[in-house]
Amino acid sequence: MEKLYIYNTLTRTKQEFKAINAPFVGLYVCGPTVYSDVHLGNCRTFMSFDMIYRYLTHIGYKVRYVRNVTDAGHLESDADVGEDKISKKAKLSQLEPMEIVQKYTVGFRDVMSLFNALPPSIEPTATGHIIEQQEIAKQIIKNGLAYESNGTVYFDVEKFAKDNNYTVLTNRKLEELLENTRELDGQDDKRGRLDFALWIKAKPEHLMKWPSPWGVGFPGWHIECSAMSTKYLGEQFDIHGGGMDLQATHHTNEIAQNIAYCGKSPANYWMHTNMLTVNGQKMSKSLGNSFLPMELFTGQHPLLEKGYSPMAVRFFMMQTHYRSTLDFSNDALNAAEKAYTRLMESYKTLQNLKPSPTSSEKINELEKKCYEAMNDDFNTPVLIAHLFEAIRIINSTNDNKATLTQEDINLLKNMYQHFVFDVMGLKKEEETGKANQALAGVMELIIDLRNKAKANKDYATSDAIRNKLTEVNIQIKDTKEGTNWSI
RNA sequence: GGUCCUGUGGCCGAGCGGCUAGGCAGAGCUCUGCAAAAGCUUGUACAGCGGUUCGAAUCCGCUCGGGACCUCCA
Repeated sequence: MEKLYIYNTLTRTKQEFKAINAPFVGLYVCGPTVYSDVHLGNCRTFMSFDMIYRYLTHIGYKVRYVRNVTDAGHLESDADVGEDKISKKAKLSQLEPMEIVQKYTVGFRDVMSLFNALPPSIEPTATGHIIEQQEIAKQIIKNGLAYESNGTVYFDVEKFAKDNNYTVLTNRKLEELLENTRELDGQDDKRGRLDFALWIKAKPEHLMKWPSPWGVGFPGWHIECSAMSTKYLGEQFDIHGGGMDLQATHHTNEIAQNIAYCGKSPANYWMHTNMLTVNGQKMSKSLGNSFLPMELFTGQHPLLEKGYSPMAVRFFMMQTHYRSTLDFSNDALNAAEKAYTRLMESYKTLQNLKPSPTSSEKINELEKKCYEAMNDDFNTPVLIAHLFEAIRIINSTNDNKATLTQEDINLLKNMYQHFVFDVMGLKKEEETGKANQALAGVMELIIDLRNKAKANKDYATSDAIRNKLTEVNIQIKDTKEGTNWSI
């Protein structure tokens, strides 16, 4: 297996990836909180990890990919005040909390499927692991690093920080954190201002609540990931991922919980994906600048000129490295859409390429470069640059300006299969179905009639056919090899 | 205020000490009854000022922009 380098947030360097128990790899990614529609920024993170999952699998690892669904316990504020997001939405919509959860979980899966993201190996829910979360909280209390106060269980950050590096992920100083954390009302139960809740006492009106050794309540947000990653991947696993906005609080607390629970830091490699921005600002629900995937597909959004296909959007995201911010704009999306189309057109050309006895191009070197790009912290933009070199070669060969042996043609086909389809998860957006087959037959007939008119130099008829087709958004292209059409 | 990231050609976006990134747009050419499309070729760049170095977009310092986190967020 080739050497793969991964940027590790724990060390802030690129490190060679070494699996704990190769060829098996444990990968945990923080999934969505299902209280409303996922927006495009959320999707970016999951598409990045989908690509990472696909590449690890492609190079031979057996990956167990766990991505949770947060369906309880996520409060409006990390300071452990305010309402549970899902309960709040349920009250507003006059629905059961689990109806909200179901609706947005299904919506999330549908969207990810449109983006051709593979389903994770396990998608555990927070509500399905209440017992496990309580067990971890109990053990942390037993280990002296959490305390119960008036029905709520808090993690004692300052005590933990005496013997452990609480801020490994952010490299911040604890004193500075203490100075900069706001004092909030209703927090009298806490001993330290950085302490966070493992279990929260439920008010009578709270909808989602469970019995516990500390009374009726619900789990804190951070502890669900500790519980589920430990349950399915063990106390120590290979990669933990999530968006960069989770790094400072959620992941920091998760590591602290795991160490307090079993003395072990959960993951060897922490990977963080960067944000999708709109006009330079982070796309987020609270800023009100988020795009829903469906708005993007249909073009039904004030900032959009038109709709874009899921694959064009996926390509758009793959053109940027996962650790860079990606700015969202019509121009950028348009550019990506055209590039994606060219990539797919070239694949068609590749299928009909005529082999030569010798090759003028070095395809195996190009393939090697593609692997080098991916092994360098999953550098998909560089991979794409190499693929466009392949496109140039394919088109030149088709124009008889370059030659390829059958072996090289096969190698190119493999490269497409491996990098474009398997790793980046792009696919051809083919029109299938009876109606489209019928249309193809009709178009064949029309083109045949028009070509007869052209052969008779009856350009009036041929142009009339072309103009009429253009009116119904069918475009005619006359090429050397014959006439093509596209919608 | 603190911590950290970032500033690349008209636009998007790689590179992070010496070698063409790539895409889109623009220009030229090829194909063609015309058109469109497509293909090929191609120009323009590293925020500013200092420093280190034989050599800097790439390292260091300062200045000026932009952003993230410290409050819910992928």
